[in-house]
Order: sequence, then C-alpha cells, then structure tokens
Amino acid sequence: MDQKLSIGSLAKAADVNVETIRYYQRRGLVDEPSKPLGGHRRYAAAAAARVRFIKRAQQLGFTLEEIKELLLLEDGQSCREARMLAERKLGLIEKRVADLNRMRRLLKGLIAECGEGKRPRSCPIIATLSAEV
Amino acid sequence: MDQKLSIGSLAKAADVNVETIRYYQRRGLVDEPSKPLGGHRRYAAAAAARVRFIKRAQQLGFTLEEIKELLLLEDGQSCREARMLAERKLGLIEKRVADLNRMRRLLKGLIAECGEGKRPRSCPIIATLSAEV
DNA sequence: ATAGACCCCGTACCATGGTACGGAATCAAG
DNA sequence: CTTGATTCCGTACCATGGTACGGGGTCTAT
Repeated sequence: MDQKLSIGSLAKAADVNVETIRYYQRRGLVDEPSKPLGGHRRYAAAAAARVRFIKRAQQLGFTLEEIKELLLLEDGQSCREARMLAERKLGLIEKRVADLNRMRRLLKGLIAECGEGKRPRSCPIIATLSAEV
Repeated sequence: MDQKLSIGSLAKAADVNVETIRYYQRRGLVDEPSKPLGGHRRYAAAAAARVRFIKRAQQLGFTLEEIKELLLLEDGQSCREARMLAERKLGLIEKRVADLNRMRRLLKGLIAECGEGKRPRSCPIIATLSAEV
C-alpha cells in the first residue's frame, strides 16, 4: 500500500493525460510532491483516486473551481466549514436532479406521443421547458 | 400573437445578450430571419422560447451541438429519427441523474457524519466516488 | 555504460461558448 | 427632420479546460 507512482503511471492509473495531471497541479487541485534534487517526482497511489474523483465530478457538471472546493472536504481542517460546503453542493445537486427529471419526463412524453404516431406538427417540448424556468 | 421582435427585445425577452443571439444564429441554433432590404430583422415571439430552451438545456449539461440535435425534435421532419434522438438523450439524462443521486447520497452521508462530530480524519468520499466508476 | 523511455518545464496552441468593439446604416420619438 | 438609440457586420478578444511541443535531464534494463 501507498506505493509511489511516477507521473506517467499516475496518469495511466487515473486514465488521463500526463499533461492533465500537470494542469491540475498548476490549478491547485492535485498537489505536486517535492522533487528529490533533480530527480523525478513520485505520487502516492491515493492521488489516482483524487484525479478520478475530479473527472467524475466534472462529468456531473462541476467546474474545476467547484471541485477544488469539494476537495477541501477531503483535505478539510474545519468540520463546520466542510459541512457548510457539503450542504451548499447538496442543494446544487438536488436542483440539478430535479431539472434533469423534468427534462426526462418531457422526453418520455415526446417519445410516447411519437410512438403512437400522433405527434402533433410541433411538439410541446420547447414551449413547456422554456415556460418552466 | 406572433408579434415580431427586434433582436434587442428578443434578447431581453430571453434574458441573454444580443451577441448571444447572433452567436446562436451563426451556430445554427436559431435561424436568422431574412432582412427586409437594408432594414432590421424581426423575430417571432417563439424565438424567445427557443433561446430560453437553449439556456436551460445548457444548465443541464448539454453542449450547443447536443442542443442543436434536441431542437431537431421541434423542427423535426422524420418522427422516427426524432424518436431515436429523444431516446438517446433520455438514456444520457438517466445516467446523469443516477450519477448525481450517487453523489447526493455521498454528500448526505458526509454531512451526517460531520454533524455527529465523528468525522474520521479522512472522509471516505473520494475513495468511494473514484471506486464507483 | 549506453539506448530508449520517461520526466521536467516553459510556452504555444486548441475548442467551446461566448463578449466586446467600432464604423456605417436605420429606426423611432419629439 | 433631427437626434439618440438600435441594428448590422466583421473581427478581435476573453475564460475554461485542457493538449502539444521541444530541448533538455534522468532512469532503467541489458
């Protein structure tokens, strides 16, 4: 456990480009281990989990800035702060889920109509969605 | 009904920048009414709904290219095609919802732990999320 | 001890989704 | 019919999230 990785194997383990790791370091999402006097840096295996977390969170629509904050939960010093942050993100996620569910229902309706061959000339999807802001 | 709008009032109605309308036109998401011989273009009120739809879909994580496809449902000629498209998007949305729900449960757990003051030194969120790919 | 693979670091470039600018034409209100 | 606001159009610029490049140094296996 805790075996050290080169940046290349880290990238492979996390399934991203080496440059992406370096970019995350620059952005402060992954920290850069100190370099052993002119040698190559070594990363803890945990870093791969962190990078995969970043990619997943991105797919869920979080920006790197937001993810940086989420990562404070892991690194977190103050439990109170972490909790507030988590609650904020939770609210955001719940809103997003509700929105997606609304769109899901609309698409399902559209598909059903279409299946019955009784789709009206102009489907109601746009009107509905744009109204439901 | 069907009153015509200037690009400025369209932008106001859809709550976006005028330049954004023009950008969507260039991208082919909103079509550009023909200009009356050296005059100013007029937009149908329905265009505002379309633009609001675009903004909403974006918030849900769709790219402009994907939204362009979604809009074919409205403009759609072939019902069969539209249906296939809708089903594809539906699958996408359902996956996204499932992911968000997973993250939601994790955050809730984290918040609960934190509330009890028994948060472990390193919270399990990253390990869990990165494993659950 | 040497070839080939890998790492370091800075800098340049890319796509997406806009926003800003500026000069000329047009429109709308008084 | 003038004046101020809008529109038009092309082009330039911006932020985000990377990716590519290139000349070095280092590492590893034979």
